[in-house]
Amino acid sequence: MPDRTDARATRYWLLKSEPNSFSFDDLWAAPKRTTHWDGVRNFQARNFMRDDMAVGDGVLFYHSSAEPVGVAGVAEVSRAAYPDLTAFDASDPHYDPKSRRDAPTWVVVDVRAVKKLPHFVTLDELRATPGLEELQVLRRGNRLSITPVTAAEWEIIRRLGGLA
DNA sequence: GCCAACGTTGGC
DNA sequence: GCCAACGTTGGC
Repeated sequence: MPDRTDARATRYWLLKSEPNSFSFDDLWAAPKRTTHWDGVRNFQARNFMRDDMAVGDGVLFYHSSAEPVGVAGVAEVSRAAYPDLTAFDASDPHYDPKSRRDAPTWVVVDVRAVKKLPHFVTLDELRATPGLEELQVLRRGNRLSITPVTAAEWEIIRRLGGLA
């Protein structure tokens, strides 16, 4: 019989955001340093949020389509998946008429900023660092906005960023 | 601005 | 169920 009180191991994630739209500093400045990670419209990313993300999971906040590109800060999942209300709003750019209130297609998690990296870790640095060869964001053609990170990768990137 | 990569859509 | 067309992503 599974022990439902057993806390599962913390997982780690890399979340992409275009800083022109929403940067790590924006998250830091938000109320409670927290935001709803809304607007995700990719099923694989949705499944990670819905099925795999739990409160306390570590998040690397990655700036894409920016100068520079790379990891800006560390955050954490502060609330597990719940419906993405932007999907119901016809005036929202992420409106999805196929998502119904009684059967939401899309979900969000809450993400809270924990620490800005003393040293911004650029994409070039990630590429040049042993141990990060399998990091999904380094893969050619990778477009997934939410990808899992191993505990080992998490530690390496934190250290690159100047955290103990 | 370019373009490769990839997910989604829709005709058949 | 196939697959070409299309739209989007994202590094450069």
